[in-house]
Amino acid sequence: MTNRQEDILKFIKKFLDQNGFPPTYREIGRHFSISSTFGVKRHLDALIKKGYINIDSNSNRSISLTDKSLSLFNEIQENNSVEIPILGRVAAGYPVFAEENIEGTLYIDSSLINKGNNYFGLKVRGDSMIDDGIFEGDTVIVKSQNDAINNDIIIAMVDNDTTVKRYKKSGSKINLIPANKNYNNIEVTKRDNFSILGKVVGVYRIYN
Amino acid sequence: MTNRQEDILKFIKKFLDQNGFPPTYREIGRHFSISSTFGVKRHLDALIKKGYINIDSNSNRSISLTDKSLSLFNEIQENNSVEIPILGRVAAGYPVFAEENIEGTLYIDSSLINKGNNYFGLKVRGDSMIDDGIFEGDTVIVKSQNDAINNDIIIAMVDNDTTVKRYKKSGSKINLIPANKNYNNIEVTKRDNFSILGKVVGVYRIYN
DNA sequence: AAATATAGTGATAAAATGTTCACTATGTCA
DNA sequence: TGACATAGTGAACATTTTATCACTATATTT
Repeated sequence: MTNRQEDILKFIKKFLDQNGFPPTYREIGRHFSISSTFGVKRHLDALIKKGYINIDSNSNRSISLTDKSLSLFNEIQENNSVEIPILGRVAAGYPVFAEENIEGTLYIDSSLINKGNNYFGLKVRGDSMIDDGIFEGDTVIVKSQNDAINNDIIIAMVDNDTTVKRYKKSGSKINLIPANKNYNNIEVTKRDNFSILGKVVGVYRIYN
Repeated sequence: MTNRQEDILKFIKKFLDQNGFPPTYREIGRHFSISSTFGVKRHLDALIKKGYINIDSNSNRSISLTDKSLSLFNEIQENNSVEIPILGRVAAGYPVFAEENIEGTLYIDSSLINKGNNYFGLKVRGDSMIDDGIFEGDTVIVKSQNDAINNDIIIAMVDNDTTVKRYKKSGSKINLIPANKNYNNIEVTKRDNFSILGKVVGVYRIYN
Protein backbone atom coordinates (compact mmCIF):
# COMPACT_ATOMS: atom_id res chain seq x y z
CA MET A 1 0.00 0.00 0.00
CA THR A 2 1.40 3.38 -0.98
CA ASN A 3 1.31 6.39 1.33
CA ARG A 4 -1.40 7.96 -0.74
CA GLN A 5 -3.51 4.84 -0.60
CA GLU A 6 -3.02 4.61 3.15
CA ASP A 7 -4.09 8.21 3.60
CA ILE A 8 -7.22 7.54 1.60
CA LEU A 9 -7.96 4.41 3.61
CA LYS A 10 -7.61 6.41 6.82
CA PHE A 11 -9.95 9.06 5.48
CA ILE A 12 -12.57 6.46 4.66
CA LYS A 13 -12.27 5.02 8.16
CA LYS A 14 -12.65 8.45 9.73
CA PHE A 15 -15.58 9.35 7.51
CA LEU A 16 -17.30 6.11 8.44
CA ASP A 17 -16.76 6.70 12.14
CA GLN A 18 -18.13 10.21 11.89
CA ASN A 19 -21.06 9.68 9.56
CA GLY A 20 -22.07 6.06 9.79
CA PHE A 21 -21.88 5.68 6.04
CA PRO A 22 -18.96 5.71 3.61
CA PRO A 23 -17.88 8.67 1.45
CA THR A 24 -18.45 9.01 -2.29
CA TYR A 25 -15.64 9.30 -4.79
CA ARG A 26 -16.25 13.03 -4.98
CA GLU A 27 -16.11 13.47 -1.24
CA ILE A 28 -12.81 11.65 -1.17
CA GLY A 29 -11.53 13.69 -4.10
CA ARG A 30 -12.59 16.94 -2.49
CA HIS A 31 -10.69 16.10 0.67
CA PHE A 32 -7.51 15.30 -1.19
CA SER A 33 -7.93 17.90 -3.92
CA ILE A 34 -8.27 15.31 -6.63
CA SER A 35 -10.61 16.88 -9.13
CA SER A 36 -11.36 13.81 -11.19
CA THR A 37 -13.36 10.88 -9.87
CA PHE A 38 -11.20 8.71 -12.03
CA GLY A 39 -8.17 9.67 -9.99
CA VAL A 40 -10.01 8.57 -6.89
CA LYS A 41 -11.31 5.43 -8.52
CA ARG A 42 -7.88 4.16 -9.26
CA HIS A 43 -6.83 4.49 -5.65
CA LEU A 44 -9.92 2.61 -4.60
CA ASP A 45 -9.32 -0.08 -7.20
CA ALA A 46 -5.84 -0.48 -5.79
CA LEU A 47 -7.23 -0.76 -2.25
CA ILE A 48 -9.69 -3.38 -3.39
CA LYS A 49 -6.99 -5.33 -5.16
CA LYS A 50 -4.87 -5.28 -2.01
CA GLY A 51 -7.77 -6.42 0.11
CA TYR A 52 -8.37 -3.38 2.27
CA ILE A 53 -11.84 -2.42 1.11
CA ASN A 54 -14.83 -3.81 -0.72
CA ILE A 55 -17.10 -1.91 -3.07
CA ASP A 56 -20.49 -3.20 -4.05
CA SER A 57 -20.45 -2.62 -7.80
CA ASN A 58 -23.50 -1.26 -9.57
CA SER A 59 -24.35 0.57 -6.42
CA ASN A 60 -22.94 3.73 -4.97
CA ARG A 61 -21.58 5.00 -1.68
CA SER A 62 -20.89 1.39 -0.88
CA ILE A 63 -17.29 1.24 0.25
CA SER A 64 -16.80 -1.05 3.23
CA LEU A 65 -13.68 -1.93 5.18
CA THR A 66 -12.39 -5.48 5.25
CA ASP A 67 -11.18 -7.31 8.34
CA LYS A 68 -7.64 -6.85 7.11
CA SER A 69 -8.09 -3.14 7.11
CA LEU A 70 -9.88 -3.05 10.46
CA SER A 71 -7.09 -4.95 12.13
CA LEU A 72 -4.77 -2.30 10.78
CA PHE A 73 -6.56 0.30 12.84
CA ASN A 74 -7.14 -2.11 15.72
CA GLU A 75 -9.76 0.16 17.15
CA ILE A 76 -7.51 1.75 19.70
CA GLN A 77 -9.56 4.09 21.81
CA GLU A 78 -8.32 7.32 23.24
CA ASN A 79 -8.68 5.94 26.71
CA ASN A 80 -6.08 3.24 26.32
CA SER A 81 -8.47 0.36 26.41
CA VAL A 82 -9.28 -1.93 23.56
CA GLU A 83 -12.36 -3.92 22.83
CA ILE A 84 -11.78 -7.53 21.94
CA PRO A 85 -14.37 -10.20 21.17
CA ILE A 86 -14.89 -13.10 23.53
CA LEU A 87 -15.22 -16.26 21.53
CA GLY A 88 -17.41 -19.17 22.48
CA ARG A 89 -17.16 -22.55 20.84
CA VAL A 90 -14.88 -22.28 17.87
CA ALA A 91 -15.51 -24.79 15.13
CA ALA A 92 -12.77 -26.09 12.88
CA GLY A 93 -12.70 -24.80 9.35
CA TYR A 94 -14.68 -21.75 10.32
CA PRO A 95 -13.22 -18.27 10.48
CA VAL A 96 -12.33 -17.69 14.11
CA PHE A 97 -13.84 -14.21 14.14
CA ALA A 98 -17.10 -15.27 12.51
CA GLU A 99 -20.03 -13.62 14.17
CA GLU A 100 -21.46 -16.93 15.29
CA ASN A 101 -18.42 -17.46 17.47
CA ILE A 102 -18.58 -14.16 19.29
CA GLU A 103 -20.17 -14.43 22.71
CA GLY A 104 -19.42 -11.01 24.06
CA THR A 105 -16.80 -8.36 24.28
CA LEU A 106 -14.15 -7.46 26.80
CA TYR A 107 -12.27 -4.26 27.32
CA ILE A 108 -8.66 -4.74 28.19
CA ASP A 109 -5.79 -2.41 28.81
CA SER A 110 -4.10 -1.53 25.56
CA SER A 111 -0.70 -2.26 27.10
CA LEU A 112 -1.56 -5.86 26.48
CA ILE A 113 -1.78 -5.61 22.73
CA ASN A 114 0.48 -4.93 19.81
CA LYS A 115 -1.05 -2.87 17.07
CA GLY A 116 -1.70 -4.66 13.84
CA ASN A 117 -2.59 -7.96 15.44
CA ASN A 118 -5.94 -9.49 16.19
CA TYR A 119 -6.80 -10.48 19.72
CA PHE A 120 -9.65 -12.35 21.27
CA GLY A 121 -10.74 -13.66 24.63
CA LEU A 122 -11.55 -17.29 25.30
CA LYS A 123 -13.14 -18.80 28.36
CA VAL A 124 -11.13 -21.69 29.73
CA ARG A 125 -12.80 -25.05 30.15
CA GLY A 126 -11.18 -27.71 32.27
CA ASP A 127 -8.31 -27.64 34.72
CA SER A 128 -5.44 -28.88 32.62
CA MET A 129 -3.42 -25.71 33.14
CA ILE A 130 -3.89 -25.04 36.84
CA ASP A 131 -0.21 -25.37 37.66
CA ASP A 132 0.33 -22.39 35.39
CA GLY A 133 -2.36 -20.51 37.22
CA ILE A 134 -4.97 -20.83 34.48
CA PHE A 135 -8.17 -22.06 36.03
CA GLU A 136 -11.52 -23.20 34.74
CA GLY A 137 -13.65 -20.15 34.02
CA ASP A 138 -10.70 -17.82 33.51
CA THR A 139 -10.65 -15.81 30.33
CA VAL A 140 -7.42 -16.05 28.44
CA ILE A 141 -6.45 -13.21 26.16
CA VAL A 142 -5.12 -14.57 22.92
CA LYS A 143 -3.10 -13.08 20.14
CA SER A 144 -4.27 -14.55 16.89
CA GLN A 145 -1.44 -16.38 15.12
CA ASN A 146 -0.85 -19.68 13.36
CA ASP A 147 2.53 -20.61 14.68
CA ALA A 148 4.26 -20.78 18.02
CA ILE A 149 7.66 -21.21 19.58
CA ASN A 150 8.62 -23.63 22.32
CA ASN A 151 7.11 -22.94 25.69
CA ASP A 152 4.39 -20.65 24.39
CA ILE A 153 1.01 -21.23 25.92
CA ILE A 154 -1.22 -21.63 22.92
CA ILE A 155 -4.80 -22.20 21.91
CA ALA A 156 -4.74 -25.28 19.77
CA MET A 157 -7.52 -26.77 17.73
CA VAL A 158 -7.37 -30.54 18.03
CA ASP A 159 -10.10 -32.80 16.70
CA ASN A 160 -12.46 -29.89 16.24
CA ASP A 161 -12.12 -28.70 19.80
CA THR A 162 -10.05 -25.93 21.29
CA THR A 163 -7.61 -26.52 24.10
CA VAL A 164 -5.11 -24.47 26.07
CA LYS A 165 -1.69 -26.09 26.37
CA ARG A 166 1.98 -25.38 26.35
CA TYR A 167 3.65 -25.87 22.98
CA LYS A 168 6.78 -27.94 22.60
CA LYS A 169 8.31 -29.06 19.35
CA SER A 170 11.35 -31.25 19.10
CA GLY A 171 12.29 -32.45 15.69
CA SER A 172 9.08 -33.16 13.92
CA LYS A 173 7.26 -34.04 17.11
CA ILE A 174 4.82 -31.53 18.44
CA ASN A 175 3.65 -31.96 22.01
CA LEU A 176 0.89 -30.14 23.77
CA ILE A 177 1.81 -30.15 27.42
CA PRO A 178 -0.71 -29.61 30.19
CA ALA A 179 0.19 -27.96 33.48
CA ASN A 180 -1.46 -30.57 35.65
CA LYS A 181 0.09 -33.90 36.58
CA ASN A 182 -3.24 -35.65 36.17
CA TYR A 183 -3.17 -35.06 32.43
CA ASN A 184 -0.97 -36.53 29.74
CA ASN A 185 0.83 -34.82 26.93
CA ILE A 186 -0.96 -34.74 23.63
CA GLU A 187 1.26 -35.69 20.74
CA VAL A 188 0.06 -34.29 17.47
CA THR A 189 2.82 -35.25 15.10
CA LYS A 190 0.82 -37.36 12.72
CA ARG A 191 -2.51 -35.71 13.01
CA ASP A 192 -3.62 -33.34 10.35
CA ASN A 193 -6.58 -32.15 12.38
CA PHE A 194 -4.38 -29.84 14.40
CA SER A 195 -3.92 -26.11 14.11
CA ILE A 196 -2.83 -23.20 16.24
CA LEU A 197 -5.33 -20.43 16.80
CA GLY A 198 -3.17 -18.13 18.84
CA LYS A 199 -0.85 -17.48 21.70
CA VAL A 200 -2.01 -16.69 25.21
CA VAL A 201 -0.73 -13.27 26.21
CA GLY A 202 -2.79 -12.69 29.29
CA VAL A 203 -5.25 -14.09 31.79
CA TYR A 204 -8.27 -12.41 33.24
CA ARG A 205 -10.15 -13.82 36.20
CA ILE A 206 -13.29 -12.52 37.82
CA TYR A 207 -14.33 -13.80 41.23
CA ASN A 208 -18.01 -14.66 41.54
CA MET B 1 -43.28 4.58 16.31
CA THR B 2 -45.62 2.29 14.40
CA ASN B 3 -44.92 -1.38 13.85
CA ARG B 4 -44.16 -0.74 10.23
CA GLN B 5 -41.71 2.00 11.11
CA GLU B 6 -40.06 -0.23 13.69
CA ASP B 7 -39.69 -3.02 11.16
CA ILE B 8 -38.07 -0.63 8.76
CA LEU B 9 -35.73 0.68 11.45
CA LYS B 10 -34.72 -2.88 12.28
CA PHE B 11 -34.07 -3.61 8.63
CA ILE B 12 -31.83 -0.58 8.34
CA LYS B 13 -29.91 -1.69 11.43
CA LYS B 14 -29.47 -5.18 10.04
CA PHE B 15 -28.43 -3.91 6.64
CA LEU B 16 -25.86 -1.64 8.25
CA ASP B 17 -24.44 -4.47 10.33
CA GLN B 18 -24.17 -6.73 7.33
CA ASN B 19 -22.91 -4.29 4.73
CA GLY B 20 -21.23 -1.45 6.55
CA PHE B 21 -23.33 1.10 4.69
CA PRO B 22 -27.02 1.96 4.79
CA PRO B 23 -29.65 0.80 2.27
CA THR B 24 -31.21 2.94 -0.44
CA TYR B 25 -34.92 3.71 -0.57
CA ARG B 26 -35.33 1.15 -3.29
CA GLU B 27 -33.52 -1.54 -1.33
CA ILE B 28 -35.81 -0.91 1.60
CA GLY B 29 -38.83 -0.92 -0.66
CA ARG B 30 -37.79 -4.15 -2.30
CA HIS B 31 -37.49 -5.88 1.07
CA PHE B 32 -40.93 -4.78 2.20
CA SER B 33 -42.59 -5.01 -1.21
CA ILE B 34 -43.21 -1.29 -1.36
CA SER B 35 -42.97 -0.49 -5.02
CA SER B 36 -42.81 3.28 -4.73
CA THR B 37 -39.85 5.06 -3.27
CA PHE B 38 -42.29 7.64 -2.02
CA GLY B 39 -43.90 5.04 0.21
CA VAL B 40 -40.51 4.35 1.70
CA LYS B 41 -39.66 8.00 1.97
CA ARG B 42 -42.61 8.74 4.16
CA HIS B 43 -41.61 6.06 6.63
CA LEU B 44 -38.13 7.48 6.73
CA ASP B 45 -39.46 11.01 7.17
CA ALA B 46 -41.47 9.74 10.13
CA LEU B 47 -38.39 8.06 11.61
CA ILE B 48 -36.44 11.28 11.22
CA LYS B 49 -39.20 13.29 12.86
CA LYS B 50 -39.27 10.88 15.78
CA GLY B 51 -35.52 11.07 16.16
CA TYR B 52 -34.50 7.53 15.24
CA ILE B 53 -32.49 8.23 12.12
CA ASN B 54 -30.72 11.01 10.31
CA ILE B 55 -30.49 11.47 6.57
CA ASP B 56 -27.95 13.74 5.01
CA SER B 57 -30.03 15.62 2.48
CA ASN B 58 -28.63 16.29 -0.97
CA SER B 59 -26.71 13.12 -0.69
CA ASN B 60 -27.79 9.54 -1.09
CA ARG B 61 -27.46 6.26 0.75
CA SER B 62 -26.90 8.38 3.82
CA ILE B 63 -29.24 7.08 6.46
CA SER B 64 -27.56 6.90 9.86
CA LEU B 65 -28.89 5.73 13.20
CA THR B 66 -29.16 8.15 16.10
CA ASP B 67 -28.14 7.41 19.66
CA LYS B 68 -31.79 7.11 20.56
CA SER B 69 -32.20 4.40 18.04
CA LEU B 70 -28.98 2.62 19.01
CA SER B 71 -30.03 2.53 22.64
CA LEU B 72 -33.22 0.88 21.43
CA PHE B 73 -31.13 -2.00 20.19
CA ASN B 74 -29.17 -2.11 23.42
CA GLU B 75 -25.98 -1.39 21.67
CA ILE B 76 -24.96 1.66 23.55
CA GLN B 77 -21.42 1.24 24.72
CA GLU B 78 -20.63 4.45 26.46
CA ASN B 79 -17.43 3.43 28.04
CA ASN B 80 -17.36 -0.12 28.98
CA SER B 81 -13.95 0.25 30.43
CA VAL B 82 -12.89 1.90 33.63
CA GLU B 83 -9.59 3.31 34.70
CA ILE B 84 -8.28 2.19 38.08
CA PRO B 85 -5.01 3.10 39.75
CA ILE B 86 -2.30 0.53 40.28
CA LEU B 87 -0.87 0.90 43.75
CA GLY B 88 2.73 0.33 44.65
CA ARG B 89 3.94 0.04 48.22
CA VAL B 90 1.12 0.98 50.51
CA ALA B 91 2.25 2.38 53.84
CA ALA B 92 0.22 1.90 57.00
CA GLY B 93 -1.61 4.92 58.30
CA TYR B 94 -1.52 6.52 54.91
CA PRO B 95 -4.59 6.92 52.70
CA VAL B 96 -4.51 4.04 50.29
CA PHE B 97 -5.27 6.24 47.28
CA ALA B 98 -2.66 8.84 48.12
CA GLU B 99 -0.87 9.93 45.02
CA GLU B 100 2.44 8.67 46.32
CA ASN B 101 1.05 5.16 46.25
CA ILE B 102 -0.09 5.25 42.64
CA GLU B 103 2.29 3.57 40.26
CA GLY B 104 0.23 3.52 37.14
CA THR B 105 -3.22 2.97 35.78
CA LEU B 106 -5.04 0.03 34.33
CA TYR B 107 -8.16 -0.13 32.20
CA ILE B 108 -10.47 -2.95 33.05
CA ASP B 109 -13.82 -4.05 31.75
CA SER B 110 -16.60 -2.30 33.59
CA SER B 111 -18.38 -5.62 34.13
CA LEU B 112 -15.87 -6.14 36.91
CA ILE B 113 -16.91 -3.20 39.01
CA ASN B 114 -19.90 -2.08 40.99
CA LYS B 115 -20.60 1.56 40.66
CA GLY B 116 -20.11 3.57 43.83
CA ASN B 117 -17.12 1.60 45.04
CA ASN B 118 -13.44 2.29 44.79
CA TYR B 119 -11.19 -0.16 43.06
CA PHE B 120 -7.47 -0.43 42.65
CA GLY B 121 -4.91 -2.77 41.20
CA LEU B 122 -2.06 -4.24 43.19
CA LYS B 123 0.93 -6.14 41.91
CA VAL B 124 1.37 -9.41 43.75
CA ARG B 125 4.67 -10.11 45.45
CA GLY B 126 5.51 -13.62 46.56
CA ASP B 127 3.97 -16.96 45.83
CA SER B 128 1.80 -17.55 48.86
CA MET B 129 -1.39 -17.80 46.81
CA ILE B 130 -0.28 -19.96 43.88
CA ASP B 131 -2.73 -22.75 44.67
CA ASP B 132 -5.48 -20.22 44.06
CA GLY B 133 -3.89 -19.28 40.78
CA ILE B 134 -2.50 -15.96 41.95
CA PHE B 135 1.12 -15.79 40.94
CA GLU B 136 3.97 -13.43 41.60
CA GLY B 137 3.71 -10.53 39.21
CA ASP B 138 -0.03 -10.85 38.70
CA THR B 139 -2.12 -7.78 39.23
CA VAL B 140 -5.06 -8.32 41.53
CA ILE B 141 -8.05 -6.08 41.14
CA VAL B 142 -9.28 -5.03 44.53
CA LYS B 143 -12.50 -3.54 45.74
CA SER B 144 -11.72 -1.14 48.52
CA GLN B 145 -13.44 -2.15 51.77
CA ASN B 146 -12.56 -2.53 55.44
CA ASP B 147 -14.30 -5.75 56.28
CA ALA B 148 -14.59 -9.20 54.82
CA ILE B 149 -16.50 -12.42 55.13
CA ASN B 150 -15.08 -15.89 55.47
CA ASN B 151 -13.29 -17.23 52.45
CA ASP B 152 -12.84 -13.84 50.80
CA ILE B 153 -9.46 -13.27 49.28
CA ILE B 154 -8.38 -10.00 50.79
CA ILE B 155 -5.58 -7.50 50.81
CA ALA B 156 -4.54 -7.20 54.42
CA MET B 157 -2.15 -4.78 55.96
CA VAL B 158 -0.06 -6.56 58.59
CA ASP B 159 2.93 -4.99 60.28
CA ASN B 160 3.03 -2.17 57.80
CA ASP B 161 3.11 -4.45 54.80
CA THR B 162 0.39 -5.58 52.40
CA THR B 163 -0.34 -9.22 51.79
CA VAL B 164 -2.85 -11.24 49.79
CA LYS B 165 -4.52 -14.01 51.77
CA ARG B 166 -7.77 -15.76 52.34
CA TYR B 167 -9.78 -14.47 55.27
CA LYS B 168 -11.17 -16.79 57.92
CA LYS B 169 -12.70 -15.71 61.20
CA SER B 170 -13.89 -18.14 63.86
CA GLY B 171 -14.98 -16.67 67.13
CA SER B 172 -12.61 -13.85 67.80
CA LYS B 173 -9.77 -15.49 65.93
CA ILE B 174 -8.88 -14.10 62.57
CA ASN B 175 -6.68 -16.19 60.32
CA LEU B 176 -5.03 -15.18 57.09
CA ILE B 177 -4.65 -18.36 55.11
CA PRO B 178 -2.19 -18.74 52.25
CA ALA B 179 -2.83 -20.99 49.26
CA ASN B 180 0.57 -22.66 49.34
CA LYS B 181 1.50 -25.51 51.68
CA ASN B 182 4.93 -24.01 52.24
CA TYR B 183 3.46 -21.11 54.14
CA ASN B 184 1.77 -20.97 57.51
CA ASN B 185 -1.41 -19.30 58.55
CA ILE B 186 -1.07 -15.88 60.03
CA GLU B 187 -3.12 -15.40 63.14
CA VAL B 188 -3.94 -11.81 63.81
CA THR B 189 -6.29 -12.03 66.74
CA LYS B 190 -4.37 -9.97 69.19
CA ARG B 191 -2.55 -7.66 66.91
CA ASP B 192 -3.72 -4.16 66.45
CA ASN B 193 -1.45 -3.54 63.50
CA PHE B 194 -3.86 -5.29 61.20
CA SER B 195 -6.38 -3.89 58.77
CA ILE B 196 -8.22 -4.88 55.65
CA LEU B 197 -7.65 -2.81 52.56
CA GLY B 198 -10.02 -4.57 50.23
CA LYS B 199 -11.33 -7.68 48.63
CA VAL B 200 -9.84 -9.26 45.55
CA VAL B 201 -12.45 -9.34 42.78
CA GLY B 202 -10.26 -10.18 39.86
CA VAL B 203 -6.85 -11.18 38.63
CA TYR B 204 -5.03 -9.89 35.62
CA ARG B 205 -1.92 -11.51 34.26
CA ILE B 206 0.25 -10.44 31.38
CA TYR B 207 2.79 -12.84 29.91
CA ASN B 208 6.23 -11.34 29.31
C1' DA C 1 16.49 3.91 -22.95
C1' DA C 2 12.34 1.43 -22.43
C1' DA C 3 8.91 -0.51 -19.55
C1' DT C 4 6.09 -0.21 -15.62
C1' DA C 5 3.53 1.49 -11.60
C1' DT C 6 1.70 5.46 -9.49
C1' DA C 7 -0.86 9.84 -9.67
C1' DG C 8 -3.54 13.13 -11.90
C1' DT C 9 -6.93 16.25 -15.43
C1' DG C 10 -11.24 17.21 -17.83
C1' DA C 11 -15.00 15.73 -20.21
C1' DT C 12 -18.82 12.73 -21.12
C1' DA C 13 -21.83 8.84 -20.48
C1' DA C 14 -24.48 5.75 -17.75
C1' DA C 15 -26.50 4.21 -13.78
C1' DA C 16 -28.30 4.67 -9.18
C1' DT C 17 -30.79 7.31 -6.02
C1' DG C 18 -33.80 10.78 -3.98
C1' DT C 19 -37.87 14.17 -4.66
C1' DT C 20 -42.30 15.32 -5.79
C1' DC C 21 -46.79 14.96 -7.85
C1' DA C 22 -51.89 13.42 -7.72
C1' DC C 23 -54.48 9.70 -6.30
C1' DT C 24 -56.27 5.46 -3.47
C1' DA C 25 -57.14 2.82 0.79
C1' DT C 26 -57.64 1.70 5.71
C1' DG C 27 -57.97 2.17 10.44
C1' DT C 28 -58.52 5.25 14.71
C1' DC C 29 -60.28 8.88 17.38
C1' DA C 30 -63.45 12.43 18.90
C1' DT D 1 -69.70 10.78 10.54
C1' DG D 2 -65.81 13.57 9.64
C1' DA D 3 -61.01 14.54 10.57
C1' DC D 4 -56.70 12.66 10.78
C1' DA D 5 -52.66 9.75 10.65
C1' DT D 6 -50.75 5.86 8.43
C1' DA D 7 -49.73 3.19 4.28
C1' DG D 8 -49.29 2.63 -0.53
C1' DT D 9 -49.17 3.23 -6.21
C1' DG D 10 -47.11 4.84 -10.53
C1' DA D 11 -44.96 8.04 -13.05
C1' DA D 12 -41.96 11.94 -14.13
C1' DC D 13 -38.04 14.34 -12.87
C1' DA D 14 -33.71 16.12 -10.74
C1' DT D 15 -29.62 15.08 -8.52
C1' DT D 16 -25.91 12.33 -7.06
C1' DT D 17 -22.74 9.05 -8.02
C1' DT D 18 -19.95 5.86 -10.56
C1' DA D 19 -17.68 4.46 -15.06
C1' DT D 20 -14.81 5.28 -18.86
C1' DC D 21 -12.29 7.81 -22.28
C1' DA D 22 -7.77 9.98 -24.02
C1' DC D 23 -4.10 12.38 -22.35
C1' DT D 24 -0.15 14.18 -19.11
C1' DA D 25 3.48 13.64 -15.63
C1' DT D 26 6.81 11.58 -12.48
C1' DA D 27 9.22 8.30 -10.25
C1' DT D 28 11.28 3.40 -10.18
C1' DT D 29 12.80 -0.68 -12.22
C1' DT D 30 14.84 -3.56 -15.92
